[in-house]
Amino acid sequence: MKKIEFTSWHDLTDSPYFDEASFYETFDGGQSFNWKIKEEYVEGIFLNAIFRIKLKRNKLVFSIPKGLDSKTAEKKLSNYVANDIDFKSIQDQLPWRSDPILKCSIEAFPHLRILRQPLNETLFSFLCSSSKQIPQIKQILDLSASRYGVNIFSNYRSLPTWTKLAQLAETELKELKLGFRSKYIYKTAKFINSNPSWLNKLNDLSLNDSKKQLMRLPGVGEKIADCVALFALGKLDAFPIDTWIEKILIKAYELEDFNKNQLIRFAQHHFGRYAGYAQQFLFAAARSKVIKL
DNA sequence: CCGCAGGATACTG
DNA sequence: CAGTATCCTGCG
Repeated sequence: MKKIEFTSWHDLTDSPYFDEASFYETFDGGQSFNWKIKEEYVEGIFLNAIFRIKLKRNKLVFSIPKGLDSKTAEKKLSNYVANDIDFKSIQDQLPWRSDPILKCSIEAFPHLRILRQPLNETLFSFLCSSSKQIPQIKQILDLSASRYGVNIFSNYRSLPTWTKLAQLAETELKELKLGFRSKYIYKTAKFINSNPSWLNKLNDLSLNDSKKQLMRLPGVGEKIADCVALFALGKLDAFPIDTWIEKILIKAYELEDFNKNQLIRFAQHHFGRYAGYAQQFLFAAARSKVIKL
């Protein structure tokens, strides 16, 4: 195994601005399981490319394996961090003026953003995520990549493709510590494989229609459908309700008598077209104990 | 609305 | 150090 060498640090053109807390919450919060946290940088693979990323004077700088085209890599990264969105305007359109809980959440992570993650990888990751905590999810994904992933460079492997997954036996999936999720992955892989254009068509649908489609898959309930819609389909009005968010709404927003559907409807009315961003701010704030529950 | 699924992690005795 | 509770979400 040849030792891999990385380039020196490149500035990312038009990089978003990050403070330290927002940077780590963006790359290692609830939205992505892709990044390994090292002393000096975070390292991860997406779209068949390997990246090291860190902050330099509040902007992103990146390094890739030597010998690869840094312009191509830079384009991928720019899109991944959504450097073209008007982040300030999105933030300003959230109802923080009338919502002190949201206001203090945003103040704690003022530059937290939502990444644009590849659809196939995001669907796989979140199918693996149900009833698991983040370190365990990362472990499953690591194991899946090292066994069945695409060899990118040296010993770096990306997550397995759906085509590859469709070729695996259910017993082989079980060995990835997927537990009862192996059945979901197995059936979903077969479905995607026999409906090759199905995944990409999701991009053209509204939030509700894309969720309906996603929830046809075994193992995809409303929460996971919302995550995929928000993190991979760019539906910024999606509002995934996990146990943290549920706790926040019930306790901090005092919505004791609301059921799941009523909570989602409340969130979409109250937070509006960028409800997904509100969700990320609240989630980060609750986990870091900025909001007390 | 409840209980199960499963593997790690955090407690208890 | 063995045993037990807890976490977490789709599904029947």
